[in-house]
Amino acid sequence: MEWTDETIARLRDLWSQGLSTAEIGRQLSITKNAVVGKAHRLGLPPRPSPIRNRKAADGEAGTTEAAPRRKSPSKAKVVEAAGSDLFTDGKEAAPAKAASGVVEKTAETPARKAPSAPEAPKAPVQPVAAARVVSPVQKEAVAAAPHREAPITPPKPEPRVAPAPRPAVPPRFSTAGIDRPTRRGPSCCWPIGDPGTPGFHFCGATPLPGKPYCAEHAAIAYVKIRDRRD
DNA sequence: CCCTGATTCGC
DNA sequence: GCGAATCAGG
Repeated sequence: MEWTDETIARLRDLWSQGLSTAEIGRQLSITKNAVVGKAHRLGLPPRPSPIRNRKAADGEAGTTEAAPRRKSPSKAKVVEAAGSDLFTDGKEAAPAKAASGVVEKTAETPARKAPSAPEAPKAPVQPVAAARVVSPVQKEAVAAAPHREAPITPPKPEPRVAPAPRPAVPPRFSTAGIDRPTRRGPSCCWPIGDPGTPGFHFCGATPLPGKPYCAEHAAIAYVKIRDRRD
């Protein structure tokens, strides 16, 4: 697997979106193991694992017998017999550089799930007069993208308590005429740069309807998923 | 069984 | 550094 800057960016993005490792792997056409392995090396924030924390458990208890960590899948472990304990220690300091992490959560991270979810596109702004016709270009882009994003197995619905307290008392002010470029409204969340670095930001362009990315990045994001049916 | 993510370790 | 093999919980 060639981890280009872009594939890594996509991995980070998908990972931060909460997609399962297997799902990410499918989208990147790699195995989930590759995804997990790379994610670890990148120091991406671990997600709640279904299994218990092994490290916490084996903290000590060592004492007498070394816990049979591996079952010697095939060969290997020869070292175990001979090496005894010369490398049982050495370095344990975790990188911990990921602390700054906080991958995203910048200002506004549109809660989106898998790019699959049809997700009714909420009216972005006021329907001033913006019928928001999809330009041919956009349509083309969408059509071109094979994005068969039918959720094979939705990871987790994760109920989002839509707070959106839009009670009565609508704005009496005629907000109709004004835009809010800097505030609300969907924006392309394609990551630019590395999270944690000063220059990091999201694309911010107007995304395709129902998509987290703008036309430009959606084309990149969905370009290689054409047949994940194996 | 399926799913999930984590870890180890040969390459 | 990479990822298959493996482990392990739901």
